[in-house]
Amino acid sequence: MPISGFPEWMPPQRMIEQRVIERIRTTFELYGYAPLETRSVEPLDTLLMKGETSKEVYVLRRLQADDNAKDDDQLGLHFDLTVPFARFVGENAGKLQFPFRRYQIQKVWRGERPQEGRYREFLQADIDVVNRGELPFHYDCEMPLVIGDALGGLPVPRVRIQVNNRKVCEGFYRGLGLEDTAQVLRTVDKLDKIGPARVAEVLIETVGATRAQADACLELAAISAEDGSFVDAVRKLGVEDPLLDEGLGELLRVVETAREHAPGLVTAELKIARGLDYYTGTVYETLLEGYERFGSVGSGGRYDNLATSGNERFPGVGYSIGVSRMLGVLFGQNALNISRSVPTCVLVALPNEEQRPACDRIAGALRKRGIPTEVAPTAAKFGKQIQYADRRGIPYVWFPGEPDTVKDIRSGDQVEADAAAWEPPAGDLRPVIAG
RNA sequence: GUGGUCGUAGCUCAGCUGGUAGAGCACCUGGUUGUGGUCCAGGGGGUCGCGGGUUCAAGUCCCGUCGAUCACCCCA
Repeated sequence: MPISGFPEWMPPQRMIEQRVIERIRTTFELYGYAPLETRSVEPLDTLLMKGETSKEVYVLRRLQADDNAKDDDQLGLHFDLTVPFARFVGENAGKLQFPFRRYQIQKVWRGERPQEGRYREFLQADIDVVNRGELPFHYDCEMPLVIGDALGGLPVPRVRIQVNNRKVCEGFYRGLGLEDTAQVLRTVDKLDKIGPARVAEVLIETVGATRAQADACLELAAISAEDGSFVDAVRKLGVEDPLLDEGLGELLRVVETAREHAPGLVTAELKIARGLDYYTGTVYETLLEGYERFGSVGSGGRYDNLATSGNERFPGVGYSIGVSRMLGVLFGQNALNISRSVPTCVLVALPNEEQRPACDRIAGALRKRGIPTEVAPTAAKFGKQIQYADRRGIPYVWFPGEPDTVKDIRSGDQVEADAAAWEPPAGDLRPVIAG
């Protein structure tokens, strides 16, 4: 029986997932991020920053646990890879070279109600850069480029990265005279769901905004641009605040950098507030074109206060791809296909059991040259053996004989072949994924 | 975690106001005496998600539970 929120995919889906992971991993390494894996479990107080209880964390309990044992060292499964990483950095700061760039591709767990593309156990692919003291801002500009590169090389829909900067929002709200900027942010974030009229109402009710202040917040949220024009649009609203200026400058750098290196990838979207609460500046959100209704398939941002060691600070910026969500959504819409359901490229037909050793030798010769090969399970009629290959999408059936022949069962073409020399076309060697 | 909708064969679904299960596709066998996909004939397969209740009788009604999905919450 399935368990809600813990998906188990079939081999074709898993092959696609592995290929996606491979692409993401090689791209991360191409940019110099070093591999890291942290334990699945963290002390509860590491996971729950300063008394936070809203996070749906799975807690670990031993079957033989003593009921009256102290529970101040409770363990929980991590719900993202950034918090454990921050802990790791603080703990190993002495052994690391800064700025430290690393990637992690691991499962995370959240006890939320599952839906399509929302699971309780899912895979994240995460990059972060942290530094000791101050982290130069150009790393904020690099993040979207890496993600765009990783996902752009996959047969998935076009990726759009929406960027904002919390300093812009906070500065703007403060310049406007609104003090509870966090609450304003949370409310404005619901814009797409509840609409501008309702957002204005809520702002007036919960943070004591005036009609004019609420309208100004909505005007800010409406700003969206693929170039630096958003700066003027914000300035036109006439709000003055040093933090706002700082945020605008940063956001501009991200947008301009992306415009040069990956045109069309990044949009400044001033209504974006999403993501974990530890973000202090840049925030990113990732949408798949045509799949916007399924929400973000990746997000990240700048965190200046997450990792510490003694009185040292380790500010960082990171990005996380929700691999399971992205694939779950695409699988659900049948938007990804793979050319066969097994890795096998060649099935060696078996004329009779006596010839199995000879067939094993043929398979061995092919495998030695990197061609995925299996020998037929039984010496059934050749028609059945071809059918065995056909059902799995295996493109070639090898017939031992004098001489050996190999048949492309898609075209029916059958030619003489030597197991020590024959090569399939490069496109047939591994299963092909199409979007 | 809260609320709504849904759950019949591997898949897509039918089953009227309750009368103890069906189709198409898929699968297996044979026609086809060892090179598939077509065609023809035959065949196997379902504790109607699971558990309880109402009833002479439940796939059909009620409750619970599990799963899927949607909204909220949260977020990948």
